[in-house]
Amino acid sequence: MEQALNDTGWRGSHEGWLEAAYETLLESGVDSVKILPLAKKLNLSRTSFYWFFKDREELLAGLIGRWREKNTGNIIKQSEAYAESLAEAMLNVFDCWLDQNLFDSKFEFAVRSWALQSEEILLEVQKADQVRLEALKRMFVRFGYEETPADVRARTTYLVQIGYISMQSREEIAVRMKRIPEYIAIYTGQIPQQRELDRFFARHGYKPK
Amino acid sequence: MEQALNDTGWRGSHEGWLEAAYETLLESGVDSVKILPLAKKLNLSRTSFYWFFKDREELLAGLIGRWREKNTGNIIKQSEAYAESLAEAMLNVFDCWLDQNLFDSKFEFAVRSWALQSEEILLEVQKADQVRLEALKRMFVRFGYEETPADVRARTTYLVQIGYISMQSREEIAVRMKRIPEYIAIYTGQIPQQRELDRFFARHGYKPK
DNA sequence: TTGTCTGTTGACACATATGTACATTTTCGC
DNA sequence: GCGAAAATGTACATATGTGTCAACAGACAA
Repeated sequence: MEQALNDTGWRGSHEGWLEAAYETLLESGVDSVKILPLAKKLNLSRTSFYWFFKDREELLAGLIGRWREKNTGNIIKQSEAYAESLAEAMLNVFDCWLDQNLFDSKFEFAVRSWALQSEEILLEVQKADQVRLEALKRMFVRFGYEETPADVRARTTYLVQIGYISMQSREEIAVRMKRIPEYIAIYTGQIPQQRELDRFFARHGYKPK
Repeated sequence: MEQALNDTGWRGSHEGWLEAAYETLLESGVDSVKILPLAKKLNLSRTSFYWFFKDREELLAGLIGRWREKNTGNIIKQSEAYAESLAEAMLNVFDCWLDQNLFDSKFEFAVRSWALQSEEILLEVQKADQVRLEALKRMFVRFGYEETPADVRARTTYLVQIGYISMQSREEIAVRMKRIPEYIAIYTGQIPQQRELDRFFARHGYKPK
């Protein structure tokens, strides 16, 4: 029978199964990441899965690895990026919330939901939260805040975003952009400069009118 | 055979199954809400479930009903409660976040995770978010904020809490209380009066030192 | 051309879930 | 005590999932 072949000349691959698992996780949660449906999606026999993975657990471990690498790293990087003012630093962090390449919010939500039914995943998530919050707190401290205020402001910044993700809303980019200056004002207590905003809008390909 | 009996003289009941389902939902998510495990938990025969519920779907519908009644109502009530200042109004809303009777955060999180795999539940959750955000926004407007700032501040308030829930952290009440004044300052832009804080602490049985 | 490595497949054994039909037991009003 | 209703349990049919095994097939190198 004629079949579409990939690089290796074969239809399946480790990456292929992982990618399918990733998509299913984002769409419908861990409990939907099952080998049989995945096989149907890939048009492969269910059992050929076991050539690439020992079992379902190994596949799920692969998903967590993917998440760990992608989401936490970039928040830290952005919070440490060069900035002349706190408002500008904050806008650097906001890059994460608007750029799929820096932070995968659907992935984030799916993993957090997963944590509900797995103590192991819960620990992973809590570790990530801690690391991210500390990075954000350091940013506020860098711009002169005391420990406690810096901590609470870091929390505000981070938790609003986690909350937003958890609303699973599908809003136009313009709607979200309109709120940005106001958010910056609340989080930092200072009004962002127009040129700072313009730079931010520009790098996200948004033209305010 | 000797058996523990309830009010009706029977071991099972509509409420009993629903309660067990509720507990399981909170602990491990919807996918774990299955009749067979529930029966084991209740020490009942699996099939006797069908005397109280048509099928599993009816049970899940019962869970959603419970959630709808409890969580959304109280946020609205608290946001409309009498207050002399915005800070005091904000503290009224904070009652929800600290009082299990006003807002069930575990339940909230479980339902939001459920929304990932059910379009129907997603719509329920989004409707609830909208209603709650509008109530909070009205609160800010009542105290003199313009539309947009009121909206963004309402979002900040609400999303931080949703984010907090989604962190599933288990913190001491004292740790959380210490952040309260700072949160009020960020959300409202004004420092809360000591007597307002004292009143708040008192009604949550917390004694700051 | 003949292995051999890489990957695919169907058959099997098993576990866990749902829902229905029907017989049985318990409780309560009379 | 007796019978109806309320509640429970047993048996069955069915679906969907997991994982193992042994047979099979394409690519490629000796």
